Order: sequence, then C-alpha cells, then structure tokens
Amino acid sequence: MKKRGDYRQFAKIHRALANEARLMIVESLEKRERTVGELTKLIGLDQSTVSKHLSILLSAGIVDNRKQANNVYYRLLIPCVMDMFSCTMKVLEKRRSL
Amino acid sequence: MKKRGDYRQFAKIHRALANEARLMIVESLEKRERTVGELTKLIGLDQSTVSKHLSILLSAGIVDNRKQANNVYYRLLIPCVMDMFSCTMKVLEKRRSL
DNA sequence: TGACTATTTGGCCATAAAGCCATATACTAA
DNA sequence: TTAGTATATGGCTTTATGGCCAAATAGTCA
Repeated sequence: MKKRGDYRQFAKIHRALANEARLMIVESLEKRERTVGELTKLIGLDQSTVSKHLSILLSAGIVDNRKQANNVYYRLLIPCVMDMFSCTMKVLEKRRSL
Repeated sequence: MKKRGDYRQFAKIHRALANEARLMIVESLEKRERTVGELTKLIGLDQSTVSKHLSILLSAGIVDNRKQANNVYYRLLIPCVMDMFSCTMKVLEKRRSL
C-alpha cells in the first residue's frame, strides 16, 4: 500500500461497510443471493433507500448483481469481507475487556 | 452478529477506517508507536485535524495511547486490522479484473 | 513563577451521507 | 397495448464528516 489512490480506494471500501443497513445486507448475502425486495423486507427501510445502499456496495466492488425477469439478484463478490468481521469482532472484544 | 447494537459497533469501526488520513495513520503504526507530531508530519494535514482523526481511531478501539513528557504516543491495538487490508486489496484486484 | 512545547478542544464552513417521497425505467403478462 | 410488478433515480431535508484557525490544556524546564 503506497500510492495515494490506493488509500482512497481502501477508504471507499471501508466506507461502504460503515453503515448498519449495508452491514446487514452483506451479512444476509453470505449464504445466498437475494433480490432487492427481499433485502428491503429484511432491512425495513424504504425500497429506494435500500437500492441506494446496494449501489454503494456495488460501486465499492463488494457485491455484484444479475437481472432475471423483474428481479435483480445481488450476491456477495468477496467472501473475505466476512473474515473482516471477525477482526472487527476482536476490536469489540478488546474494547470490552479494557 | 445478531443484535442491532452489534451492527452499530461494527459500522463505527469501519467508519473509523473509512478515511485516507486514518488509513495512513493505522498503516504507519504497524511497525511502531508514534507521537502526534510524527503523524502530523507524515500525513501533512493540520495538527488539530490529525488529533481529531486519532480520537476517532481511539474511540473505535483501534488504537491506544500513552503519555510521556510532552508527547502522546499512539500504538495500534488490534494487529488484525492490517489483515483486513489484505482483503480490501482483494476487492480492488477483483474489481480491476472485471 | 513564566516561557515553551505538544496536544486537545471549540467554532465555523463546505461537502457528503442517509433517509423519505414521488417519479421514472424495465420487464412481464394479459 | 395496457396494467402490474420490481428496481432505480431525482429532489429534498437533516445530520455527520473533514478541514482549518484560534484558543485551551498539560507537561517541561529555566
């Protein structure tokens, strides 16, 4: 990690994960792909809001999508994102132990 | 990862890493602790700005500090944060390959 | 004590993020 | 074609973020 642009990209990816709703989305995509409608029901925010969250995850490169009939299915592109969560969890544990 | 509060905490940690300057700070702390002054020189932003970035990392539980004479030394509390970067890098690689 | 150094805090401004509603687009099915 | 369903986009408001400057605080050393 050297160039200025890399930092920018890294920051963008972390920013994409810096929101409760998007974390819920990513976690729910761990097992299988889901439609926007399913995710909207799951998250409980306005459909347009969920759509915007998805476009943020998409442009960060964390998810991918495919269109089928009326639905757009989103899937997790980078499984190691879930591993990041285990580190995040360590931060929480450490903090609790202080 | 189940409770609403967990998502909030996770988001907070990722938000702390969602900024170029803070990423530079974290990376520079990988090898050794550093003073605010050293970090300020390294980052090239106003010293007060760097101080605020440090307090964000601190309250996220990512770094820790100790005071010695006139200086405050910051150190990386959770080394696995660096591992997260390797996943972030994978996101970038995947995206470039599309 | 007073001057000096290092760091933090408060105030302000400009920009970005997150939410909703209303509307537009894309596709399906009759 | 028309109606219906699923998703995305534009506009708006509120709140958060990131930067700087100026001032406050904490510690050192004559």
